[in-house]
Amino acid sequence: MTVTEAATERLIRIGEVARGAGVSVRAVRYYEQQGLLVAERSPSGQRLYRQDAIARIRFFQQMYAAGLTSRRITELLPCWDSGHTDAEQRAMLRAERDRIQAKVDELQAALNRLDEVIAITDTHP
Amino acid sequence: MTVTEAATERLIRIGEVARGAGVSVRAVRYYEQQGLLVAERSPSGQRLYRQDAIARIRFFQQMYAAGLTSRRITELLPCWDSGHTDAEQRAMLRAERDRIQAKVDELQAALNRLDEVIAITDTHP
DNA sequence: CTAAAACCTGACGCTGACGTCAGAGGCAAG
DNA sequence: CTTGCCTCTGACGTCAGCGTCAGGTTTTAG
Repeated sequence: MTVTEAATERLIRIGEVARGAGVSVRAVRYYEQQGLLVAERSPSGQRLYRQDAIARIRFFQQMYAAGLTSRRITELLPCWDSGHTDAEQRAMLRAERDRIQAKVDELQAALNRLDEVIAITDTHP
Repeated sequence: MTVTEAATERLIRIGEVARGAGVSVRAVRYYEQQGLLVAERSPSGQRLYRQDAIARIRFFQQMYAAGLTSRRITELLPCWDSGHTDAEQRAMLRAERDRIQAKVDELQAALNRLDEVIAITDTHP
């Protein structure tokens, strides 16, 4: 890909982004409002996104699913975009990691209790 | 333990239950309101609980942590209390189990992405 | 007996990631 | 041209598990 091609990369509108990422149009606007996603604007004011916006939104969804807030994600986005962190960010990364790991353990425990009941009630129809 | 002792089991008030289970008094009242927890009443109207109420609440917390709603828990409580289930309950048990398992997988994926960044940024201080 | 601590019943508030509705403009096709 | 779909900006609604405040009764400690 040449520099010229990169400069003329095809931009897509919000509907295509939303469908591509499997979220609602409302959600995409919300991400922008939270400072997660920046969009260019067409002369008439419509949002225009680059292709990688879809991957970014998928990443947001993954972090949301892991229990991170929009605020936390904005604070940690530079770690992904620049590959560099300061001490505060490293502390946040560790804290989130530990919280998620604890959550996994909780879920596993709950899973075991459900499986016990399933096993018992399946043998006693 | 004799039958007479069982009949005169020491009942505890809501504050002791809450402290024992590590939740707020408000939370315990909420569980009753949702139909999760029944309490006797003293002549003056105060709630009186048996000791096992604490274990029940710990169980509720575990299910909440696993993403079950109060409604779902009430629907599945008979499975624990009676050890018996009908077809609908078995379907719910399986659905919840699968949902939790999927959630675990999501969290593991997020965990891996965080660990990648932690590993990279720790080697690039 | 009295003061503090604990309990009661409403009932409104909070949080976060959106859903949803209103009213208005933009854009390719027939 | 106009039909129909897409997009825009507010702004209020939702849900669930409580937090919190108000105003009053009850139990306990000294």
